[in-house]
Amino acid sequence: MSQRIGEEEIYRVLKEAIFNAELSPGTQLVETSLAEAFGVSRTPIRAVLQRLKYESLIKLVPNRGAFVYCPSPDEAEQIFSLRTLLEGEAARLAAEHATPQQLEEMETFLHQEREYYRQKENHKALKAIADFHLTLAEASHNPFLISYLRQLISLSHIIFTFYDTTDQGEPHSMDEHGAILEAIKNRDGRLAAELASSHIHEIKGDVDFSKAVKHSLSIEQLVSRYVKR
Amino acid sequence: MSQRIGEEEIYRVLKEAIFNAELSPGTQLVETSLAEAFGVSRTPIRAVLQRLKYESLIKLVPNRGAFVYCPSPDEAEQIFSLRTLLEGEAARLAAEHATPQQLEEMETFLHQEREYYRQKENHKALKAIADFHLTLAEASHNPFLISYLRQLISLSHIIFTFYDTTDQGEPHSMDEHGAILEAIKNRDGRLAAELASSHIHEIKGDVDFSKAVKHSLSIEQLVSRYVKR
DNA sequence: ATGACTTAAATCGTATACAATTCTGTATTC
DNA sequence: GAATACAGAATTGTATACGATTTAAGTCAT
Repeated sequence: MSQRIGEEEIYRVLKEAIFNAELSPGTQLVETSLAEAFGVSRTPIRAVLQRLKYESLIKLVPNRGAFVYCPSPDEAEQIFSLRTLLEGEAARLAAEHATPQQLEEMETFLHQEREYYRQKENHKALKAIADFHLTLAEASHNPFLISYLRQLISLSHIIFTFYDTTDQGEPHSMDEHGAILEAIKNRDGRLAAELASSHIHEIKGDVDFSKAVKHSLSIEQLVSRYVKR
Repeated sequence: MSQRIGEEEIYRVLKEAIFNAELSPGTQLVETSLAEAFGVSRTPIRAVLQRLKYESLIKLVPNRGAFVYCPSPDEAEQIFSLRTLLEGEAARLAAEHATPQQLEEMETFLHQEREYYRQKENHKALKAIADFHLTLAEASHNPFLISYLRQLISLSHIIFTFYDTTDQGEPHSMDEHGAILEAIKNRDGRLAAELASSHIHEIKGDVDFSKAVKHSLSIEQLVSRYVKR
């Protein structure tokens, strides 16, 4: 018999779905439907939706509903700008405070990335990259920096799948990740910060914000398309 | 007759109370008590508590309850470190994007700060300073940077009242605020960033993290104090 | 045909009742 | 006397019912 699902689990599942674009940007999330789907009441669903709202993974419109986050080119630009700044700082701190376990984890994700790219499993490679950057953030041991970067990395991942970049298979990213990890291992904070910062700046250049795929339009966009006639 | 209070209002009141240390760090917030006090059910209270949790103004322990945020010296140090970084960036962007209205607001808060210090109303002066920095953040026009700085500024304010600094009446802060505003008005991003960054760094030095007042210790702190004998 | 008004459906917002969990004080046992 | 087990109280977690708001459709008069 199926065990009753908890709030934490619901959060995890929903977040994962948004992360992997199984719920494409703009999709409406109806409380009653989700409640039925998970076999719970609306109460825990509402709690989860609020949480997702705070992480900007959904947009919550009063008396209207919840909609999956739909990044605009402007926001994407701002997200990567901030990441450039914060990830540099995280790398600097990581060089000081990273534990052996964290270094090992980053190494593992680096290998995963290499392997998945070799197998042309670009989507899985993207996930490994996100995990690499997340561990790097955690290695800073600054809980606020970690939570901010966690949000920015999540949104970046959505942007990557939204403005689909999986085809162009960035060859430089692996080397850059390796160099960053190397600098951290050598406890060279200055270099690590420099590399990490410019790495994100590179990535930003790879995304073509004009070409969005899997486009489920937002309410506002739909309205503005039809209102002018 | 008293109008029924809304979720937004509850949030505002509670946040203000924590902000002004009317609810001192560590205090437990019981849902039923709050519900009675505000004359609503527990449902909107729970929503507000989640929101406060997300902003780190309270700590939410499952099946236990909500407790007002209690900053440790370590966290305080990390908060100011991040602010040093983010507020520099915000100043740089503000120099590019600040609207005339925002410049005017900052000017107003600067005058308020001066006036309140002259009247020895140190607590109100602190509030004016927070408002100044908040407007500076908003002038960056990067929504993520704004939300991060809003959190850090709130927590800084709590830290200021917790590690009470109102007596030493920082004389340099007003001049520095003025210089920052001047640089932004002259659209000199580089200088504004430099000034803002070092300003926060200065502030950090003013706080004596060893002398906490109104101290309700956390369980962990109590244990570690007695366990080593 | 077009515009304003009415009505109905869908959805979120709130209140209340009940279940599950955690803590506390007390009794019982060794 | 100390440790354990248990019962009660307090608190949070969840489910359900009802109310408020918004959206959209449909009707009618112009």
